This record gives sequence, structure tokens and C-alpha cells, in this order.
Amino acid sequence: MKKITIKEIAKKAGVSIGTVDRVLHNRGEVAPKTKELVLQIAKEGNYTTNVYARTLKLNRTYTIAVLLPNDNEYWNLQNKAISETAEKYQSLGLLLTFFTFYRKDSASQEQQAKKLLESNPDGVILAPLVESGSTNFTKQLDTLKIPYVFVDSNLKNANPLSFIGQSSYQAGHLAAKLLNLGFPHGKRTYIVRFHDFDSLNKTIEERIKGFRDFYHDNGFNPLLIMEMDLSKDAQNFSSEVSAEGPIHFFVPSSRAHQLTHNTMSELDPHPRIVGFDLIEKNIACLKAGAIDFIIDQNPMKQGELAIQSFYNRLITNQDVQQHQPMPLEIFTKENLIA
Amino acid sequence: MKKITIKEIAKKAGVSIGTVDRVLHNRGEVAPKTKELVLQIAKEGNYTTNVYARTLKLNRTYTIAVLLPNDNEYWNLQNKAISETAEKYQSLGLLLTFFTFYRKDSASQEQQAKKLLESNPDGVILAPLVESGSTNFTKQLDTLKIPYVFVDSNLKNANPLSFIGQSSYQAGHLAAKLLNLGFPHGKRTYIVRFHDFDSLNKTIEERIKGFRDFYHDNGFNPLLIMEMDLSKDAQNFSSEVSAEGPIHFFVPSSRAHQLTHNTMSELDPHPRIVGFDLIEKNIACLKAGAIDFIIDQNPMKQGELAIQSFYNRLITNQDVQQHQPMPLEIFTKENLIA
DNA sequence: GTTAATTTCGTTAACGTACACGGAAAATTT
DNA sequence: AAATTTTCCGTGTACGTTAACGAAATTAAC
Repeated sequence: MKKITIKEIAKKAGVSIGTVDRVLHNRGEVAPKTKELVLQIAKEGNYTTNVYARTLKLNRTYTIAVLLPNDNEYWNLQNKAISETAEKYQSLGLLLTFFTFYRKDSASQEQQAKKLLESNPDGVILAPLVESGSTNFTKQLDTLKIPYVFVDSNLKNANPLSFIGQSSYQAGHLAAKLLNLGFPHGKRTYIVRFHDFDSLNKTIEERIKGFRDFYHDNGFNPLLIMEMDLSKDAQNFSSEVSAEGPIHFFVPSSRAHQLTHNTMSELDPHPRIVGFDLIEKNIACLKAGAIDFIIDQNPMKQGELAIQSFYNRLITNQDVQQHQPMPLEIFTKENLIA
Repeated sequence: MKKITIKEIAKKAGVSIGTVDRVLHNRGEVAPKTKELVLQIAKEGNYTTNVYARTLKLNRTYTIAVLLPNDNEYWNLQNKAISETAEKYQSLGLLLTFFTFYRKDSASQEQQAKKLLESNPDGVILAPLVESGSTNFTKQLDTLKIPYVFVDSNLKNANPLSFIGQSSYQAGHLAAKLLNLGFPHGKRTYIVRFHDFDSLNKTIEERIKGFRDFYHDNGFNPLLIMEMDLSKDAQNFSSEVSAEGPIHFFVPSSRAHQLTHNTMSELDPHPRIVGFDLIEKNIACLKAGAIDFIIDQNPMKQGELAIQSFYNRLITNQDVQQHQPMPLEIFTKENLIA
């Protein structure tokens, strides 16, 4: 039950703590049979290195770089959560540095990535929203042997320390289920996109795929699903939709509020709407009854978990789950305040 | 940015580290003005005690006692999660001891509580399912100044270090929303109870309250809600229900599978069912399409958080959120595997 | 068989904190 | 003014680990 210490191992083996240290760290030369003896005793004594002594001796702080957008409320929330959690972990030896950018400005994005690499951090937290740029970046991290954690979105062919986020596919699937509850043959639905901004966002594509597959899996007519680009169709949107009669809306981004803001309130009967992320404007819409369901990603929690992952990896030597799934948190008008 | 150490404070103040120690710990006598000087310097230098040095010096392990039922799959899951997380935290100085019991056997329950107190733990994890017994127990913990964490269920008039769990009321509310989606005037629903076992369970009562309030808040006829006790009505259940025509079911416990197991498969059209907790039998029912929604409490995560809370409190000196809400995780046939 | 090179190992000083022990200075008593 | 108490403070050790330094033992070279 009680763990053996280096000193005790040394005594039992009849050697000095220096040699024990050499054996346990594979450093320096040590005679084969004493090495074996030491390992034997360590194993029997159930040796694990004392995290507190080790950390105290090393007495170093690790810097974690955060590369995230800060161009809307959702990302601001996440940055804030990370920054608040960072304060707690500062006294434990983790120091965070932020490299935020505007997604529209791809130059600033690359510049921040470059600055990040120059700062030579011990770890990186990022959201691989756009596949091409992200793979490029993570490859550089791989060669530099800098561990990284993904939040919000995952990336194939990368080796993150951990991915923290929802299954976007399942999120889309669930959204479809909610919208079609009570309609055994499927319900006409608009998928609302905004091509001005999120056109390359993997997360959104996966949600849409999950949504469409629900229709397919349930044998619904795929023509029931229509897409619109609200960034340009905003003009003729209202007339078009109201001519079509009762209909549902799926907004696979955090911009569901824009839908309701414009024209929806005039529609009757009230269409069922599912959107994402508990940002203020969406909360207001939920309260007003304009949006029915919001699936939240809990960016605050994700930020916390990302930092915790590095703490466990760099300091406490605990192993980190390679995938830390975030639940699909559903909010309605009724359970908003909880 | 960099924190000052005791030694540095001592040097700046022109005293020894012993004096600084006395000031910072309010122990022993120290002249008022040197005390003030030391405090001043400590504050300016942004002193916080080095967790690693402190823990290393104290070199003690804290024992956390776990008082939970283990009479069904749900509680087994939670115990297992706690026990697995415990292994990770053992090397960090947390040792867990388990006091499990069968809820039917109230004698064994009291006995375990007694044994727990005799073991004089540094903290306790428990689920205050039954109000009377729990308040009695937590009062004893209060007088002994033993901190405790609630999982699953909260307790009024207690002062836990933290409560980790869902809002049962909101869970009931959400269940009602799911069952009534598509029925603007409300849908006839049975609340299915099992008085043989869970009769005093606070959690279940709160879920039912949330469920009923949804009907009330939406102006539905309260007579749409009926209750049945499946532990005794099992016989005439089938005939009664099928005579009534299409209907929904709300099972505010983890026993939704019992409902479907018996008789439901014969009913046509398939009634909509909402239950709780991702235990194996419920998973099977979800897969088979017999249950539509399961709201899971994620007992594994709760167990993890409970231990983490004690780690933060007893060792790292971080403050612990007094309420750590668990999301209402919704599972359907489709997002089960995720 | 002596010297040099190489392998193998022990000693030691930190890291920052907690706490026991006892000594010096000041205050009080005789 | 000496003796005694009280107040105040410094010294030292230990917690378990890391890592540098150099000593001892072994082997190789001639």
C-alpha cells in the first residue's frame, strides 16, 4: 500500500541513491546485475516517483500556448474560461499565453501561429476548424515534439494529446431527431447556412451530414431537406418561406438568433428551430420562445478540461484520455436558468 | 509574475525564515512591526505557498470515505468510476475507502455509516438520497469538521464542500418537453413508479415535480397525467393501458426497461417513453427502439469530479465550486455509441 | 606491471516548506 | 543589580527527488 522511496530502494539493494536514480532514469552506466536488482526491488516495492518531490526539484513552469479565434461571443467565452482556469493553475506551474486572431483575416491567423511557434511552448491548445491550415500546423508541432490538445473540433491524421469536444455528427443527428419528433414521415426543413464566414468550418459540415443521415436512416424523402444561404438570400427569404407553409429550421452554427431576428417572428404557425451554443442572443431567443432547442458545447468546460489535460500530462504523470467527449447539452426555454 | 518564496521574504525583511513562517501561519509570538513588515513584503511579492513543497514536507495521505449503495447497476457504475479514479490519485496522496450498502437493508446502511465515522476520514463522498437519514449523518460530519461532497442528489440545510449532480427538477421538465413535442395541447402520460424500492428517493420526487410543472406552465390539463405503481399494478397494467389508446410514459427512475420488458412491445402504436440512466438494460431497449429517450446522469464523471474536488481542496488549495451542475445528457437510439 | 582509459558508483547540494529546539533580548520581578 | 520570566527570533533537519561532480573499481593498452 505504502510506496517505496528511492532511498529505501538504495538501502535494500545496498547501493547509493545515485545508482538507483540512474537505473530508474536510464541515465549513465550501471552494471547489468545491479540494474536488475534495483528494478526488481522497485517493482516489488511498487515504486512510483513522488510527483511533489519531483516537481519541487525541477522547479520549472510550463507554458501552454492557446491558439483560438476571438471574433465572436462563443470564442470569447472559451478564451475567458481558459484564462480563468489558468489563474488557478498558475500556482501549480502552468503558464498560459494567448494567441488569438480573427478568422476573416487569414494573414493574422498565420502570423499568430508563427509567433506561437517562436515562443517555443511546452504545449498548445487549439481548435482545428479548417482542415488544411490545421494539418499543416499540427505537423510542425509533431516534428517539434510539442504536445497539443484539440478543443471543439477534431482532426483526422493528427496525434493530439487529447481531443475535447462533441461528436458533431451526433449533434446533427440529434437535431434532426428533435425536429422530426411527432412527424413519422419526416418534416420539411431548411438548413440555414452563412457562407460569408463559416464556409470552411468542418464542425458545421459534420453536423449537416449527421442531420441528413438521420433522414436517410429513417427512410425520409431527402428532398424534404433544403438549404439556404442566409448571408445572401436574406432578401427573398421571407416571402419564399411563408409561401411554403409550415416548416422547420436547422441552424448548424451559433447564429440561429440571426434567423429569428429578421423575419421569423412574422411566420405563423411558429416553426420549430434548433440551433447551437448558449450565447446571449440565442438565450434571448430561447426565452422569447423564438428558438426551441439549443445544443450547447459548454466552451467553459472544454477550456477547463484542456488545461487539466496538460496538468495531468506534464506534472502529475497521470495518463490523459485521448478522447474526452463532451455531452450534447440540450437547452430549452424551461431549463435555461439551471 | 514569478512568486516570491519564504526565503526571499526573509532576506528582504532582514529576518530568518523561521520568523516568516511564524507570521504566515499565525503561530508563535512575533513583534507587531516585524509581522507587519513581513506581511507587507509577502503581499507585494504575491506570495502563495508552494503546493509541491508543502505537500512534500507534510508527506501525509488523506483518506476519503465513500458511502454509496451498490445494489444496482447504476451505483455499481459510480462506485467503479470512483475506484478507478482513486487509483490515479493514490500516488497524489488520496486514499479512498468504500462503505457500500444495500438500500433495502437499513440496518446495514446505518452500520456502514457508523463504521465510516469510526474510520475518521479526511472527507466523505455520499449521495443523500433519503432526507431524514442524510441530514442526521451530515450533521455529525459537520460537528466533526469533516468535509463532504454530495453526488447525484442535493440536500437542503447542509453545507457540503460541493454538490455534483443534475437538477432533478429540470430533468423532469425536459422529459415533459420531449414527451409533448408535437402535441400543442398536451399528451396523456403515465408516470411510472416502483414503490417497492424508491419510495423515499428525493431525486425521483423532484423529477416528477418538474414533470408536472411543465404541464402546469403550459396550461395543459393536469388530468392528462396519471400515475401507476408498477410494483403492484403489473397485472392489470396491460389491459388497462391498451384500452386507453395512444399514450406516453415517463419513468423517473432507472427502471424504464422494466416497463418495456413486460408488456409494451405489444402496444400499437408505439408509445413514447422517457427514462433515466444508461444502464445496460436501458441501452438494449434504446437500441431496440422500445425506449425513445434516456436522460443520463453520467455517474462515472460524477465520481471523477468528486475525487477531484477533494484533491483541489485538500492538496492544491484551489477553491471548489459549491455547485458543479451535471448536464442533462440525452441519449437516443442514434447517438448511443458516440 | 604500470599507466591510461573506461566503466561503475557514491556524495552532495539544492528545490520550498514545516516545525522542533533552543538561544538572545527584553521585560518583569525580587 | 541579579534573577527570573516573557517575548521574540534564528538554526537546523527533514520530506523525496534530480543532477552535477568526482572517486573508486574495473578493464585495456603497452
